[in-house]
Amino acid sequence: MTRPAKRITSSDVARAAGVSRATVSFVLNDRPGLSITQETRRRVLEAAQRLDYRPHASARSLAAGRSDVVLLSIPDLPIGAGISRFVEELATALAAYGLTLVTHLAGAHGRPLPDVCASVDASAVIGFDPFDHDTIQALYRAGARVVIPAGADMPASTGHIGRAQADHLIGRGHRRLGYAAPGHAGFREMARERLRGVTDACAEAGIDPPVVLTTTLEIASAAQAVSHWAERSVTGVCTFNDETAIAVLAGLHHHGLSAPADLAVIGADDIPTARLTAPPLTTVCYDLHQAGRQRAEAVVAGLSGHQLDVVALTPAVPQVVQRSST
Amino acid sequence: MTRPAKRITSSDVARAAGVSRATVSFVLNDRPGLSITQETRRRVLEAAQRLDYRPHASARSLAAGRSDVVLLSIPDLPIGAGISRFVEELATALAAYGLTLVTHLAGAHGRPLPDVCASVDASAVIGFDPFDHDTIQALYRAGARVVIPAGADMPASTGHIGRAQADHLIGRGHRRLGYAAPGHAGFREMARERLRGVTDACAEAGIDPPVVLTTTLEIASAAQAVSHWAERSVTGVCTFNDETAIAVLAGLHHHGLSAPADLAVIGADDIPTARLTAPPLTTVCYDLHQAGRQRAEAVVAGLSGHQLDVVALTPAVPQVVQRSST
DNA sequence: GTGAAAGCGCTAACAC
DNA sequence: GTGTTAGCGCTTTCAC
Repeated sequence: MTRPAKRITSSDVARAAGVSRATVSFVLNDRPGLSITQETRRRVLEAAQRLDYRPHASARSLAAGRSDVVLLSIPDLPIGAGISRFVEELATALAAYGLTLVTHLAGAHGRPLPDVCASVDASAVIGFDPFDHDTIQALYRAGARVVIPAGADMPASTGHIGRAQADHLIGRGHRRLGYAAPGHAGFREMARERLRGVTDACAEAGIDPPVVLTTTLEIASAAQAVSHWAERSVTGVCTFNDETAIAVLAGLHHHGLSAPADLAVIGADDIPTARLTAPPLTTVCYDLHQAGRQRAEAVVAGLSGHQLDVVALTPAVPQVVQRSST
Repeated sequence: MTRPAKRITSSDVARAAGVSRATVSFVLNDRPGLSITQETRRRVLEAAQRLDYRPHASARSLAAGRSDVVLLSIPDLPIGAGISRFVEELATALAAYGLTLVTHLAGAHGRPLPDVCASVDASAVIGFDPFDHDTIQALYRAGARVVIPAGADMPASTGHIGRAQADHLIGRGHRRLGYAAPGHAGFREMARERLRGVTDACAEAGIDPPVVLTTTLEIASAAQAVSHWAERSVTGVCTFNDETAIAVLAGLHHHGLSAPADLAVIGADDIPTARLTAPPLTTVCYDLHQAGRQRAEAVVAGLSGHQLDVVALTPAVPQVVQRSST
């Protein structure tokens, strides 16, 4: 379970290959502009391989002035497959540039992101959630060179989701909407963004802003919200995410009511169990695949000095998955 | 989005506090055995605070010979509440020792764990899943000082879960059980372990082994499984996890049947939406909280040289949460 | 009690 | 083309 340290250094490789440490560094980093004999290169590579040499990451980044670590911040989300796809795409795209992705799963009591950033000496930090201004500043101070908060291309945390939800409901004739905000504090920021989308859509459609109610993942809480909406003659509700939608559905059942007849409900994220509810949940999904790839490129561009505006990222359009709850 | 680098070094702090860099290092690291004037200490702390000084992680670990980064490997799982709790507990417990946790979300095409370990210069690697022998060796070679694969204390990936499920059903009089295996390939290993638990329990109770059927998260798939079980006169089924259980519940509804009257179903993991199904899902939960804490201590012990056998970890007992589906 | 100095393993000018 | 050398920012032994 534990093992004594005994590192193989670049000197070992240099010695084994009969060259200097600088040469080893050059061939291993594929330094452009330098021409190294095929023979020398081969010898170095062979020696490194044989010795199972791994450059010491800390020494490397200390000397180079930047690490090849990219940190992804994931809020305390239950989104399964969607996030996985994103992470996977991001990780592979970054790997192609020699960058390594690690993630920080935010918890209620976890240490602050900037601390983590500093501890791993990350050169870039990507947010699955939008960062507030202070966090961004703190990240830069913590040593990050590039910080990419969830942006316009990442519908998961923007108003696009809410917009799509509201537009769907409005398109089906609903004039009085409700919004089910999550009880979990970690979602606050993301929920604000999503809610903003539905509020905007309502304004544009010329109807009242949504009746916002907080709903925890418990039947009692959801049932109460359902009553409230009924009193305010709300006919359709957008929920923060699918889990919240499932709670609302349960709240409906609790009153002997059901969707969409008594209340239309539309979720967000298209989690795997969304299609298993009664009735199957209408929701909105989005392609995180592309967002992952774009972020990787933005990071690389930012790291190499080519300023790349986050606004340049192509927004991905969320799609409504029409099932039977609306 | 990008920012020029301008680090504050320990020299800056030393200058500001009117002491030497060594002194700064001593007070900031609370070096035991050294007695430093209260006044000096205060001045250093104040200066560090005022300058928002952050020790450079890479330089620190290069000099100290070890980083304070701990890497957690998470297989391609839906990141549910269970894992979050574990991660959170682990992260806070480690933080108390000055260690920082980052996680590696394994994807089908992600880079190998040892590479990531080397890139972040992690001193310890913890697995949410069991590591195979080669991986463990590779991790040590990649610079890890402590490697802790998922063990007996971590019920999430052991037979304890399945055992608890089966015992519950058997205890309620069921003599013919079914098992709903997950469709997702990433769960294969974990599912095998869990299934083993129910098989063992059946053997001990002297009843037939469970009728194992694979169920994807789609109504059609689950409905088909339900028919099969009915044909084989199965009266109770243990599912790989709660999501699969939800699918089975949906399959039941599809046939106009319901739990527990027509088929008792018990899930696993106690995800948030488990209490929102109709009927609320009986499931088994386990305390990952404790597992997190234990791992943190094992890491610290390992790092400080006190060999601590992984077998010494106290197994956590999974608990059945009785709701109405059984 | 505090400071001076020697590296940790690597990269990147610069000289050969 | 390849080797020499000077740090990167920090810890830590050893004098003061």
